[in-house]
Amino acid sequence: MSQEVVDLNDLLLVRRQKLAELRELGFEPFGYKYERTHTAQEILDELNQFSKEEIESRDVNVKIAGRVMSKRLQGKAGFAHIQDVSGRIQIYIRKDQVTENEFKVFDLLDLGDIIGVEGKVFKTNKGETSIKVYKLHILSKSLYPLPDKFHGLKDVELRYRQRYIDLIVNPEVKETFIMRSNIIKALRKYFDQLGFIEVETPTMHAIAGGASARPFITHHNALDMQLYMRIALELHLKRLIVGGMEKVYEIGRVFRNEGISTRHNPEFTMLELYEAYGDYKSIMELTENAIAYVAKEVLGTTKIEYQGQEINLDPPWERISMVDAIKKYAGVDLSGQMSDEEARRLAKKYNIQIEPHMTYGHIVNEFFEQLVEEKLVQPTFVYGHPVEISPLAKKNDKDPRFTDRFELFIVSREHANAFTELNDPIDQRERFESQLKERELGNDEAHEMDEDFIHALEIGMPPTGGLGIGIDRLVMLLTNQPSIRDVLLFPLMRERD
RNA sequence: GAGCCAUUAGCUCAGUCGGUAGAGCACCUGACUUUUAAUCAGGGUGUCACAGGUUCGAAUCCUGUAUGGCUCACCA
Repeated sequence: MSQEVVDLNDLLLVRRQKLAELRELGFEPFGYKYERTHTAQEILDELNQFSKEEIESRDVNVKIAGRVMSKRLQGKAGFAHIQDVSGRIQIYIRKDQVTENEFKVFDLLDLGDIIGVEGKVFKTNKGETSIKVYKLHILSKSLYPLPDKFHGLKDVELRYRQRYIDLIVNPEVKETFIMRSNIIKALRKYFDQLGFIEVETPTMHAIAGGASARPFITHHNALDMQLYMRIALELHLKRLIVGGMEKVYEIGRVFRNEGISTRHNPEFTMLELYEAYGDYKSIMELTENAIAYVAKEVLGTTKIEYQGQEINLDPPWERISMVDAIKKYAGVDLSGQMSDEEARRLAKKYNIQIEPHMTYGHIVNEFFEQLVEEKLVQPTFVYGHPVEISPLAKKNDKDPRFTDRFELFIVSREHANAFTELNDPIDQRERFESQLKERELGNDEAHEMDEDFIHALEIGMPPTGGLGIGIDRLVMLLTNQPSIRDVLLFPLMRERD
């Protein structure tokens, strides 16, 4: 907001005039530290159960602070509701029980002002536990009106751009973000108690590896060095497995320079976890148990509803191989040996869109993504991904066209990706090399060569199971939010004048 | 990046066939010492997203632009 007072409309001018009046009355409208004895909810929890008379006889004096959300002045007395982090409580002020100036301050209060009040808890004739004010402090004057007190703020653009207002007037928004915090806490608790070590690895990488995605590019001035914002946590965490840390995880932001949708934000939070001496099957069990644990911890149940669909998170979850899933849901059998040409012909027959660099494995994946994914509503582990799309996963020992990898689908969305980690440095180098060939054929998201990572594998990595969980999508699922923007406090928006 | 839709007061929304802007909350003035969507009496506070065009006349019709939403593409 500019300082051009001449540009302000009446609503804003009035508040600035009140600001001056408060100062004339000897009140500093932007106050200092205020020691509270209670939050609003603490008072209600403690005393709501008692009758008017019982509360009166208990003679409880409290100090609370918060934002004025409603105000009803009636001549020589008045009511207001004060909102703090815990909720709301009503205050009642009488002209004969505070100083003349304090009552004037109440008269001057606007919705949105932040005040501190000191007083005695009582119950009104209508039965609402309230505070009779003996002392009133203004802690922060609000110079801009809040949205409508009943309809709240509905304009989604304003809600995302000015989340601070959204949080004030739409209580369920705060609930969602408290749940988000609880979900992450529960995940930490679960993995910590299994002996995993939480680590932090760099977010700026010289090589953007560990996933197929376009990175953000940045630059370090002193080293005159091009850097990428990380697109995954994977390669550093596996270096830690080489280093003998054995069970590690990281919860961190990753950045992908790609489209924005209800399921994609350019920066999002991943949990990646690696367990030495495990494999994709042990990770499957870990994954279903972890998510079921979190659901119980946060929601108290594993039976949830997402956008009208009943979802049962009780383990064990369905397990099906990718080619079996294609057979089951699309009626196409791709399991037998076949040439790239045969696969292409099948793709054409079933109207599967493919690109020039694609071989058998890519085409299997396209069949899956275009025909099967949307049908996987209940939690389903799809395993056995083609080697072409899994450059960091170990090949299956029976059928080297596929890897020991799985993705977890719930409500038709990928929620996790995991595999038995490739620990053969020679195979890893060959995989990187074929990724480089794909890059030449036009796949600009193909993986880059990472010599130091191969060197780490040369030192020797134990057989390892690894997991990645998209935290934002998990939060969407468990909080029943339709858009990723509803689980990100500040989703990316286009810049505006 | 493409398609569809939206943008009117601080907020939530009406606005008919193209005829000169309207309601609730908020706000302002006054009354009111247990109200609670307080009530009562009075007051409309506006770059109709922006820029053009058509027309005697545009919030309304047309074109373009901006921002947002949804779907699709890319991806997780």
